[in-house]
Amino acid sequence: MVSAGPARRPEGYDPYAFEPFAVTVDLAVCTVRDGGLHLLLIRRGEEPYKGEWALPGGFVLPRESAGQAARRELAEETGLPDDVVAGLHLEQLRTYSDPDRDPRMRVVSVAYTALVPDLPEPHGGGDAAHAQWVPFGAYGSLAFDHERIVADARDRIGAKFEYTCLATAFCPPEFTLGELQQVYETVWGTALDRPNFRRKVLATPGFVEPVAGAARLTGGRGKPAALYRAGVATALHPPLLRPEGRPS
Amino acid sequence: MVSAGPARRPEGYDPYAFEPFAVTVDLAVCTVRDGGLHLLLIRRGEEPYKGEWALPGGFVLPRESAGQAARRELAEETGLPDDVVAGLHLEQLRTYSDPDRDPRMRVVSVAYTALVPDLPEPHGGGDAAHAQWVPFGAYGSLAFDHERIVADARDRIGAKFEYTCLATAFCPPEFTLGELQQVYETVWGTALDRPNFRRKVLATPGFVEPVAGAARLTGGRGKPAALYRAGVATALHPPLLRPEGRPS
DNA sequence: CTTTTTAATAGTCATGATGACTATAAAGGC
DNA sequence: GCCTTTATAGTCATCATGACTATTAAAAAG
Repeated sequence: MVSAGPARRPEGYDPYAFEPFAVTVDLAVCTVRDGGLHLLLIRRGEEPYKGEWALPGGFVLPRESAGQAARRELAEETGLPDDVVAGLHLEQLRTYSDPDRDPRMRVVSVAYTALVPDLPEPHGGGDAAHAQWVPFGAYGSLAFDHERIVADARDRIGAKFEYTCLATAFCPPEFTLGELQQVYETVWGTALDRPNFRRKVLATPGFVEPVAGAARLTGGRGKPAALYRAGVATALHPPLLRPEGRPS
Repeated sequence: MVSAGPARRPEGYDPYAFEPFAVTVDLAVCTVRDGGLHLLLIRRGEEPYKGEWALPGGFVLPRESAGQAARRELAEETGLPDDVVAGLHLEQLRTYSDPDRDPRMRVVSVAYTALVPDLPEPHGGGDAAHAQWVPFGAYGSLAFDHERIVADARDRIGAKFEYTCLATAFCPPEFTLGELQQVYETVWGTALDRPNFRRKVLATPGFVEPVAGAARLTGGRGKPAALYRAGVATALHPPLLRPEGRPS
């Protein structure tokens, strides 16, 4: 048995009795651009890892929750208006707490994933004007344990696509089934049969709803595709399983 | 846009520049006893919530990760030998960070779920000799936000049962298919068709493997059931979906 | 203005998994 | 032996799916 140690439950929780922990949030913000999955990254301006790519994020303030901090940081880094940020899908991913993940001090970080449609190039509202979209894999390495976070985010998103309607979060308000399929193919990295994909999506009540009479040319030529909006459903039953086995 | 505040990125991360955060782990340890889902709880010995039920847990020490802290606390609270605890399924659930979740100070807690087979009544090794199994719902309310944590744990376990082989973690080393089915029924709260359940489990390679020649009387009478061990598979494809819709 | 190209949409068909059953086998109690 | 109980074997219709082929509607090429 591990020794509990005399100081395990301090008298009255004296806040300064221990080496303090800092609590931060890290954001894995993903989008689909030009048929590829992209990640919102910043260039670090200070040591350690100065000049390297890192996930946006920052400290949780004394009077906010981690989720509030994540949404605030997202607004700051992307420069989007608050009401847009308020509507985005933000999901707590996991907490990373290795004692040595930050060489300066003990930092515990709560990671969040956000799925956004293809947005204009971000303009940081304040200190983070350097956030930009980078294609998955187009960065060499990331600062801290951020590569691990990104890998976890990717796995989670891929898995959630199987049994939720989350994919519409990557799409603009009105989209074609081809665009929705491309989102799936981009996230999963596999090709899907188009008629079968249509059948599945349309057979799931509330996944998408048609926009009456609307259509749009997809690639400039070919038959115009009907437009759809995200429906009210959130779950997919039965799930839409990836072709081969499990996560990559 | 939210104001960043002048102190958002402190000079050189001075560890004492802010009101410090405490980081704890909370454990939702579940088992199946007498056909019902049980939870490992302790009676709080101090204010706040003195005398009420709470999840076991404790502080993350300066040189350990949250996962290490969870395993250490689990060993301390259950009194199980370290090697047994090392083999148990422990999964990070979610982090709870509401600023007011603990009235004394800012405490961010990383919650873990553990699934254990029906163990002997726990004997706390040290300070927590009061941990005991309580049937789900048989406690009135729980301290802090622990009811929320338990609800999340239950949802997560139910969902994971659909697409993983996790249910065997609730079973002893050798078990009958009837016992495995009862685990599913207990966790999901629904009855399953016995022949169909058998078919599905046996048709999934690596879910269970037969123990050659072994059999056991299940309820005292009736035909003895064959014994199985947990197999090497971890995922279920296609998944074993709950009868009606989604989580409760 | 016809033909070609491209992409969306509509079907078909066989297979596999599933839900709802019925039937048989092996144990104990009487 | 007969009844009860529980495990196990098997049937059958339905539904979802993967792998296709066919048709339609547009733009671009000629």
